[in-house]
Amino acid sequence: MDKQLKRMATMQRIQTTGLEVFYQKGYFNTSIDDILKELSLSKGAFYYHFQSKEEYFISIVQNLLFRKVYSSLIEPIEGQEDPLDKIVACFDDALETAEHNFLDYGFILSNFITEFNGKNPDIMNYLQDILKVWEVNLVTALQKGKTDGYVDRHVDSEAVATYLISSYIGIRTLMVEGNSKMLRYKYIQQLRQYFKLIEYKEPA
Amino acid sequence: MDKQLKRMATMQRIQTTGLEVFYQKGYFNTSIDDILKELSLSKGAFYYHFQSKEEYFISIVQNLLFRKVYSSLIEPIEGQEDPLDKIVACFDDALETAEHNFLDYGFILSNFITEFNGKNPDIMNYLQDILKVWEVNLVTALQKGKTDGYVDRHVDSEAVATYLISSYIGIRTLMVEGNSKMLRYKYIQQLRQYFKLIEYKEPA
DNA sequence: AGGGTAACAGACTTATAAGTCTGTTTACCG
DNA sequence: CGGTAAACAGACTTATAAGTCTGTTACCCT
Repeated sequence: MDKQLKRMATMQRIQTTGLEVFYQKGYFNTSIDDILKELSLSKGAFYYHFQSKEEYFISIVQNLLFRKVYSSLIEPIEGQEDPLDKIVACFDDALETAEHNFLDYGFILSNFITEFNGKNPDIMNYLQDILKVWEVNLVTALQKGKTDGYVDRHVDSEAVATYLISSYIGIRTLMVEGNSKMLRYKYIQQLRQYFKLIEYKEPA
Repeated sequence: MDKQLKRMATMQRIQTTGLEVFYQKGYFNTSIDDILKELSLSKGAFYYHFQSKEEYFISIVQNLLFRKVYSSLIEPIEGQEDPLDKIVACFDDALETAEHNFLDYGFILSNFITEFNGKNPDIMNYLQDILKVWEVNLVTALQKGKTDGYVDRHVDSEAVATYLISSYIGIRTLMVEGNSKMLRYKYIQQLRQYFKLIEYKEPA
């Protein structure tokens, strides 16, 4: 029983550093040896736990990445209050994380989607699934915002969700160049402006 | 004299297919042999014209990519008319190109930025430079829009430009999953909404 | 305690990719 | 027409990376 736990712990260790290295260097540019060096682990150990580089990566996506995206970008938006406020706060949080060079899982996700696009349909599906969950939950939050009187009933929730995700992915791509603090500020500023358009207005 | 022309023609041929293959498969996942197979050319020919894979790629970025981004995303926005209209039209054009699986150079640029981020600062600089030119010209267009009475004087042109580029990059990332037609429609729709915020309003 | 298996170490195999080098073709020029 | 150099062909070298295999250590169970 304890063995199972030990096993899981080791696998998680390998997955955690794997995600970091894959993110930093890219999947195709990262060798298993790169990761093992980081872990001070041997090939034998690795291939004892995982069948191949691909199966290993998929396990990282499903176990680590999915959970992290969920907890950092999806869960915080659920709730009873104004969804627009929550979205701004959540995005701002995520960008602050990015600004301090910590792992921003939404960005990692979009990076991998870019990297695997047209190359590995199998892996792409797993990645797209995460994106779908994100989108669906945003739509749900916006729809709920309508019934709760926070969001204008005329807005196209799906279009807004798409616009939100795309702008987020985009701003993170731009933030790699350096002055991320300014970019974050400007982005959140524009996001607030945009939300003024879709928020519920008291009928005059 | 004619030799020079021949030489340039061959180099351009190699660069053109190189850009396509690098875009499709990614830089690190593409071998020189992949490109040469596509061209039915030999290693000897390639290394006669280019010093290395890296130098070759940089030449593609500077010669091909830069020009293409300029002609497709920057030049069309210059002019005397309403910059907001032009931006919408230009973005819509570019997304239509993407929808039909033709090369969308703005997207290619952002793909490479994602791929080289943290890996090759040298190449990153060349890529970021293109992005800078794009941004600067958007800002210029918006500022001119203010003096010409198309854009509200209170808007932060730089913030808007950042927001535009980021949303464009983001929507293209999302479009890889398939239903790009719907995404494009929704995106342009939201973009128009957003522009209503920043356009010049007749003083009441 | 000791047998057995999970967990790991690391040399080895095989494939692929960047870059080199020598030889061959093509085209221009006197 | 023949010499010369540019343009190209393709075998070869070298390095790296995925995956294998055999041997070793650590830990659990009876």
